[in-house]
Amino acid sequence: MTMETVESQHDGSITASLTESKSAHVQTQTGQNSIPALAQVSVAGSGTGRGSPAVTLVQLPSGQTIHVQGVIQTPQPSVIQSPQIHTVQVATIAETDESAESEGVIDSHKRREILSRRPSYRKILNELSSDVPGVPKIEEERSEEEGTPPSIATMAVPTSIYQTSTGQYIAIAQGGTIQISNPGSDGVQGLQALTMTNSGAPPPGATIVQYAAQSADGTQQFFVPGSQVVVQAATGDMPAYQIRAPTAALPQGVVMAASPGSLHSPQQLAEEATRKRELRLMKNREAAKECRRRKKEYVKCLESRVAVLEVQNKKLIEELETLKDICSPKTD
DNA sequence: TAGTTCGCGCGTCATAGTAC
DNA sequence: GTACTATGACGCGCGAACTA
Repeated sequence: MTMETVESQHDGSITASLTESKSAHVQTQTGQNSIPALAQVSVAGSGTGRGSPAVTLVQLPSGQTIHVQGVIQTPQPSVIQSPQIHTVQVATIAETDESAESEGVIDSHKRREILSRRPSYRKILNELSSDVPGVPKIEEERSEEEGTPPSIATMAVPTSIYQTSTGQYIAIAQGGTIQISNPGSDGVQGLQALTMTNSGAPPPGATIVQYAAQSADGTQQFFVPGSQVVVQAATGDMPAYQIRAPTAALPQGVVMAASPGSLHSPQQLAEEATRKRELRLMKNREAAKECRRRKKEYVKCLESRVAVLEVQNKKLIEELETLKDICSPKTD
């Protein structure tokens, strides 16, 4: 995986290099992991800058210090780095706050500004995956191009959005596509695209649309006469929706939402605002789920990276020990 | 067995960043 | 400039583990 080159210098220092130089700096946590406490490793501050070779001072138990130059090369923008930077920023803020408290002044706005540096898990992980082969990329949001909406965010621009009594949203797009978003469902199942079929014998003026339910319950039929009203029949496990003329008699308990194109009264405006808010909350709900999923993936990636780097670190320390035995003159 | 603690996931809000 | 997205923060509920 990595090619390591170690050279013994005349002055006793050892120069080592890795041909795969994507590794981030790792400081051995002696005693906290499985790495034996062979040596105490400290990284010289002058060598940690971007682009400059790192100089590692390895202090041996005998008190001898070995300069290891470039064992781990230039810091790369890996997944390890960004959170560290973030942590440092937070720590800096904490110190700043201490000093500020001593003065009685805390600039909360400035603190928020600095704290607001947020990592994009997808970007970071994809950067890592481009650096290190084998690390899976987080899927890009391709659903918009591929037309398979994973969430309401990819919904086609609807001409009308209706809300049912159970909180479900039905969007009728210009092409006749009907999308149903169930706030209680999860992710991909939250939005279901419908296609017009015009088959069978619909009621006069109505078009039967069907969609294949993901729960393998079969299909459901929707009557779309081009009117303003969507009716959900609350009967049993399988919901049924009807779009009727507003004047049609509605089943008891059915709640309707007005078409956005016909808002006049303040009450209708308020309903529209409520509908928009519900839609926004639903989108954000899905976004939060997705964000948490990405974050978990990111953390998993970090953990595996740490495991790899620990093994690498252990290997290097063992190699240093071997070289120390070779290089140090035998006194007896 | 009831009460407590802990970890996890979820929903919501606020807001920086981005797209249009 | 506005709408939308991504994400940190917060509070809440739930189930598992623990304890008296």
